[in-house]
Parts: sequence; structure tokens; C-alpha cells
Amino acid sequence: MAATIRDVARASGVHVSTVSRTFSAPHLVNTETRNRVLAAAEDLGYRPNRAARALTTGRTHNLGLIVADIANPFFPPLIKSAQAHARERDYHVFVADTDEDPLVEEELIQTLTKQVDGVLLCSPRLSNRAIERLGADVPFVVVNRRVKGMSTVLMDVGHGARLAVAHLASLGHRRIGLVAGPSGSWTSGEMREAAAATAREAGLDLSILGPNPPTEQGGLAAAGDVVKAGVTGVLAYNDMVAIGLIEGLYERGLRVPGDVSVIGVDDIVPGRLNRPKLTTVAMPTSAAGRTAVDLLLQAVGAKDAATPALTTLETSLVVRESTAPPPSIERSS
Amino acid sequence: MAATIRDVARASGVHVSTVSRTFSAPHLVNTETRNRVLAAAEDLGYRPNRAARALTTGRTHNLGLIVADIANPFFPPLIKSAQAHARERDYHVFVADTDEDPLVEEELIQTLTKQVDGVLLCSPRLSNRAIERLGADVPFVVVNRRVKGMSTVLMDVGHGARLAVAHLASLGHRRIGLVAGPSGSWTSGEMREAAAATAREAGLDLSILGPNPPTEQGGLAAAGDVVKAGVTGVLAYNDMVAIGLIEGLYERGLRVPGDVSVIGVDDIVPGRLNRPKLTTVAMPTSAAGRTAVDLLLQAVGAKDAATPALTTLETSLVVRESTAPPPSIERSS
DNA sequence: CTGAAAGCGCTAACAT
DNA sequence: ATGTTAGCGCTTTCAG
Repeated sequence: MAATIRDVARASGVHVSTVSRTFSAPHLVNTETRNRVLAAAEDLGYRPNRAARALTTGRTHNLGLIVADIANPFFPPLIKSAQAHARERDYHVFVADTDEDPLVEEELIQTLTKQVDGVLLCSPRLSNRAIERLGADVPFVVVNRRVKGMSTVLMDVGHGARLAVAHLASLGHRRIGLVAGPSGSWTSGEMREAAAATAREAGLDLSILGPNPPTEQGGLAAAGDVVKAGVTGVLAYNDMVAIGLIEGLYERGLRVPGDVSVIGVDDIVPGRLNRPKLTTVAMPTSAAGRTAVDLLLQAVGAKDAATPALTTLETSLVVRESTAPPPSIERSS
Repeated sequence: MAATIRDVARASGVHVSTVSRTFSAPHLVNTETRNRVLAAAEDLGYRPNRAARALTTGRTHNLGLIVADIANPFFPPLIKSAQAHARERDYHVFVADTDEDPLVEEELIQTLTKQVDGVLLCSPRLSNRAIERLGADVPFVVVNRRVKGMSTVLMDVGHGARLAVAHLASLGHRRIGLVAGPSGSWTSGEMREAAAATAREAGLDLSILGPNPPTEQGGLAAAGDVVKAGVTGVLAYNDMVAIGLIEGLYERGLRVPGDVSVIGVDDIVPGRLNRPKLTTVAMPTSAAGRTAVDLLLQAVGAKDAATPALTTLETSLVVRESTAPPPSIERSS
């Protein structure tokens, strides 16, 4: 069995409470005593038991991080940064994957609740009502979705979409397409609105294509629509869709960016590695992870239910190789 | 404050110990009483506090999962499967990223130790000695590395390398290259040995190129060596290297698989999305996650230090588009 | 089958 | 500045 506070007390000839203070309020203990305690602790390899501490303090120093799908390339950077940022603040994080299943998500939140000081919900699939209800038991921060009365971290895709459409316009494209995502998606709605506004201002012809599944398959399948719509530039719901779309266009004998320009959203690793390297709206996922942890810790620190905070993070356009001026000669069909 | 066992006891008119039994040893309590307790618990939204339970039982029902880099596409599938498998067994998992830093790794293990029943070490950077020492405090399972006296999950890259070289041979390649990984890597050693043996048996000319960093950059930089060696087929240390290599060859005017065939290792998502789609040695990362959890839980269950188990998982060759017969006409240089 | 009591490792008033 | 005491939520003997 590992050393406990009692062993250290015995070894250093003081009472347990002094040992406790040495670790949780060092300034309250005489320097000399403190050193003696520290030495004994070091010697015995003593480490405070955080779970036991949590029992009295009510602070576990643990956070929960719930994502829809760990293997989706969008999430790992967020998980990484959240975890790193939390650790710097002496917090450990449970990460859990819901497999996109709201029931699993709810169950997870419930079992995790007692063990954490707060939980980060990334792109939750649960209904707003359910989230609000569960939020009564433990502080939440929601990433990538708008939930009334809940602290939120959003990434401004709308702005990114505007940049993307403007980029296409500046390249000379006049007929552009938006390969939309799932109909329920907050992101997809934002994109649609922003793209429409920018297209209108720039006098562009915009075709909304979709809804589509947010996957490579979705993009692949959308290639037909893109061809049919006769657009020369497209903004895809995300990078996976963009990659699938490029593949689909390729199969139809169309080259990117020679015949059609394609822009994705997210800036995931596969997009950087793809050929052509994908022009994309970069989502600040790492910053989102850090910000979410900050917000959460802030809520945890607050005596009573803190006022929910809303942070919107900027997106940017990363121009790589999948965009170019449109072909000067109209292609048939 | 959330409901405690005491609230439930009061509400159902029994003693706390009966409530406790209802949850941890249901068969020891009268059906009628049990139902009453369960009803009250349900009613109050009671959930046992696992941390408090851990204090008396010594079982936290938590696992630690430590990886070098969450954002490295190799790990997410492993994290996902480990976490899912653990959850099915009623275990939560802390995941932590060491950023490839042995010191962080050690610190992490130490702070996590008290809070978990066991930890999964994936491709640890710590010295064997350090791992053995830390392993005295908590059960470990090591993935992707051989540590004496420690339960281990390995993936048989050697076998995969043999399949890869044989595939190249069957396509008609006679001069092949191995773009090796970092010199210290266990995997790289295995690959080298296996490739050499297979090449010898098949009467192939094998050039070992490297060592190289295990990254896209490493592959990009190795393109020159590949050209210089005049090989027509190459097995790369991993998919990232392979992707970088293809890029590098492309820059030199060489086509894959037209001029050179390239095989990667790992089967990460970007490889599947790349063009040409990467032929690769698929690593059973999901199975590794599950197996590691099984081994760990087994060790946790064992009364005293269990005999370390070694599980080796099979790899397989996934033939996609980056391999083809060699060009019939020798290219210049 | 159920209640009583002790204790897991630690912190937090309250004394001294 | 340090010791005393009680107790966090739960399990686990031990009685009855």
C-alpha cells in the first residue's frame, strides 16, 4: 500500500493536520517543520490522495470531456489542448466518446458528474432540454453549439464562410456552390446564411447543394450535384466532405483546382496531406479547447451559478492548392 | 448538493448499510426492501459516489491512458476503442498526452496513480528502468513496446513488413528500399529485420534508407535517397512518412505508383484519403486498445502481482493504389 | 436479512 | 504554529 498522510506524520513527528497543511496551505506552517515533513514525504514517496481530498473539499480536480467521436480528426487537437491546459492547472481529464449516441451521452454525463468538477460538451447530440436539465448537477461548457443559459465556446464559421466566398469571388468565380451539411447542424445554418449574404453582395450566383452527410461519402455523392449545378467554385461543409468531393469530381474527369475550386472547413490533418492540399477555413480547435477549460474552471471557482459566458473564436482562411481561377472556357454540360 | 446514500436511507426507511448493499450486493437484501430502496434512489436521482466508494474498496474503477501525442492520427482509434471497452466494463478513463516528453510522462503517471486502478502506456518514451520502478505502484500494460516483466500488447509489424515486401516482389519489383524510422524505435528494428529476411529469400536487392524522423517531413526529405538508390518499390516506416515521400517523389517528377511503388504502415485516416490511396500495413490499433484494457483489468483483478502477459496482434496488408508493377523501362539516373 | 459501528485518507473548524 | 476533533460518502465486519 502506498504511503498515507498518517505515515508521513509519524515519520516526521507531527500531527496529520500539519502534514495536510504542508501540502494545501504551506504558508501556515513553520518553515523548519515544513521541510521536515517534505523530507519525510519525499522519503516515503508520499502523494496526496486526490479522491480522499475531494471527499472533504468537494473539489475533485477532475474534468470530463465528452466528444461525439474521438476518431473524427476534428476532435483530437481539441482534446489534446484541453487536456494539456487542464493539466497545467492541476486538473486531470476523463475523456469519453459517445459514438454520436445521445443516450450514451446522457449516461456518461450522469456517471461522470460525481467524479468531476465540470464537464466539457463538444458538439453534443443531446437535446437542449436534456442539457439544461443535466447542467443543474455540474457546471457545463458547451463547444460548437448554442445552448440557452449555458457557457459556450463557438467558432465563427460564418466569418470563415464569408472569407471563403470572397476568396472565390476574387479569383474570378461567378457561379459558386455550397455543399451543405446535415440539416440540423448549427454550423451548416451559419455557413448557409453567411455564404448567401456574401454572394449577394458580390453579385455571385449561389447554389445550395444538400443537405449531405458530413463525411467523405457525403462529398463523393455530392459531386454529381456540383457538376449539374455548373458551378466553378464550391465551399464544402467540412474538409472530409471537400476531400470526398474532390475525389468524386476526379472520377467524373474534372480536376481540382483546374476545373473546379474547392474549399473545406476545419483544417484537419488529412486536408493538409491531401493532394491538392486543401484550401480551408481553419477552425481554432486548440484555442477552443483551452478557452473551454478556462471557462469551465472559472465556473467551478464561482460560488454560485455563474453567469454563462459566450466566447466566439475567430476563424481564418488558409489558402493552399485546391483553389484557382476558374477555367476561362466554359466546359460543356 | 446531490443525493447521498443517507438521503436514500431516510427516504426508504432503512439503514444506510442496507442501501449500500442494494447497490453493491443486491442478492443480500430482501426483494421487497430492495425495490423500496431502488424506488427512493430513482426518485432522488441518487448515484453512488465512486470516489467515496474507492476510499473503502481500494478500487477507483478508473483507468489511465497515457499517449505520446493525442493529435497523432495513429492514437485516436486506440483511445476510442480503449475508452469504449473500458466503459462497457464500468470503468472511466483519464487520457493524458505527454507531448513526447519523458518527464511529463513520469509526472503524469505519478499523479494519476492514486486515482486509477491501472494505467495503459502507449508507446512510452520513458526508460525501461523508470517504467519498471513506477510499475510497482500500479498495474501497467504497455502498448507498442517491449518492457521486461510488464504486460504488453504488441502489433506484429515484422509480419506486416514481410507481407509488404512480398507484395512488392510479386508485382515484379527487384530493387526495393526501406525508409527506416528513428534509430531507437522498436518498430523500426522489427521492420528492418523482417524486410531483410524476406528480401533475401526472394532474391531482392534491399537498400536501407535512414534513419528518418517518423513524420511527413522525414518522408519528404527521404525522397532524394530513394531516387539515388534507384529502387522501384519502397516500404516506409509509417503512413506519414509514406505520404511525405510520395510528395517528395512527386516534386522530383516521379509518379506513384507509375514510377515508384510506396507502402506505408499504420493505416491512418489520411492515408485512406490521400491520392493515390495508400497501400499500407494495417495496424490493429482498435484491437490493441481493447486487448490492453482486458489485460489491465485482468491484472487489476488478480490478488497479487499477476504474471505479465504478452499479446501479439496480427497485422495485415491493405492494398490500395500506391503500388503497381515497376516501370518496364529503366528510368535514367 | 438488517442495523450498528468503525474506518478509508484527507481537510477544516476550533482550540491551544 | 500546531494539535484535536469531527466528518465527507461509502463499505464492511460484526451483531442481532
